[in-house]
Amino acid sequence: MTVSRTADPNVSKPARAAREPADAPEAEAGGIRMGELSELLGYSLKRAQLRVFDDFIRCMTSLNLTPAQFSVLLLIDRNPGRNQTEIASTLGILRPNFVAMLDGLEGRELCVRVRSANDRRSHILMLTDKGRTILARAKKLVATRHEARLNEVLGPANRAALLEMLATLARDF
Amino acid sequence: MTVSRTADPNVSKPARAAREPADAPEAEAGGIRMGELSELLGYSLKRAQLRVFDDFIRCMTSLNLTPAQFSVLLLIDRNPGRNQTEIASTLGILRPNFVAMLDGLEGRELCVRVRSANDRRSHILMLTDKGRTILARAKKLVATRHEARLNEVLGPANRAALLEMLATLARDF
DNA sequence: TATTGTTATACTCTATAACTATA
DNA sequence: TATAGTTATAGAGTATAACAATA
Repeated sequence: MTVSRTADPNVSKPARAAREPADAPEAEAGGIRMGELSELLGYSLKRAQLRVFDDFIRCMTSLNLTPAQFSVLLLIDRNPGRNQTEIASTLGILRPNFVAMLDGLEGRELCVRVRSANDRRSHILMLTDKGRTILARAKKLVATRHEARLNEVLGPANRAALLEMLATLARDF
Repeated sequence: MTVSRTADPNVSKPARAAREPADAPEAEAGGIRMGELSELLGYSLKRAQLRVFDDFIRCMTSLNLTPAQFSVLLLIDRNPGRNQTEIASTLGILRPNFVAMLDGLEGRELCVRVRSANDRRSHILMLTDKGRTILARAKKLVATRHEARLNEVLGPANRAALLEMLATLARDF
């Protein structure tokens, strides 16, 4: 295998990127240069998403709800009378994968599947009283712990601007 | 199982959220109300991240590089002489999972593992000539297709603001 | 023939324990 | 004893094909 580069950093270091002036040293993490990675939107997007989800899960430990479960409960509550296909596809969940997810929520008695009278193939989804109670508590935790902390770190104006740009990406990109 | 809510949307619809004035109708997706999901940063973060990664992969089809593989090649190139643990941990990849990833890159002759002379336990990572060629082409594709399109959709100023907020979240949140 | 929910299955990511060879 | 790379493994998440019931 051909390896023309030597192990000497001074010999093998690539030329500094044009957009990195000499007085603005390149971003590092633990002494390792991040290179163009600091400018790659997808990379920061992924890292930020993992952090935010971790915090969400931490805020929800008492209720034991994942982000996906929370979004499903929210959508069922807001859209009574919808079936599995409609709720799943809205969230980008494939129908086969939605089955186990609903089994879990129904097993915890947070929601129920009811055969539709109109179309006996489909299952109408609705929250149980317990499901509505949990959802209400979850919303409160999200607002007072999770989103409140995001507001602290970003500031309200930045938070709103960020949300709109992310929505733009999800919609138009 | 107790289900107090009826199937009638008018009866069971929850009160409109306080922050949604009557003249700003709630966001919908295919006729389904998104509820508080439109205001949940983590949700938009995830959807945006999936879109951006999909586009990245599409732009890279000719080189067959995933975002993770691209970031590994970039970091190896920028940090000659580093071992697997250092590169992997910088990217948030667990050492056991980094093995198969490197097997793939080394199998394609894009990089090599070399036993360190100082510490014969560790493998120094470096790109091959082929690896450097592929990386250069990948960078060009990312800049001219992927990031260029992000710039179109967001505008340069917004793109920069978004990147900084995401970096803030990844760092301080 | 088409659609809903479902099963089976597979592939990727991620996470942990434990082994080996070195230190 | 501690660390680097590795193996094995298990769990999520995601993807497709195909089946039964129903339209």
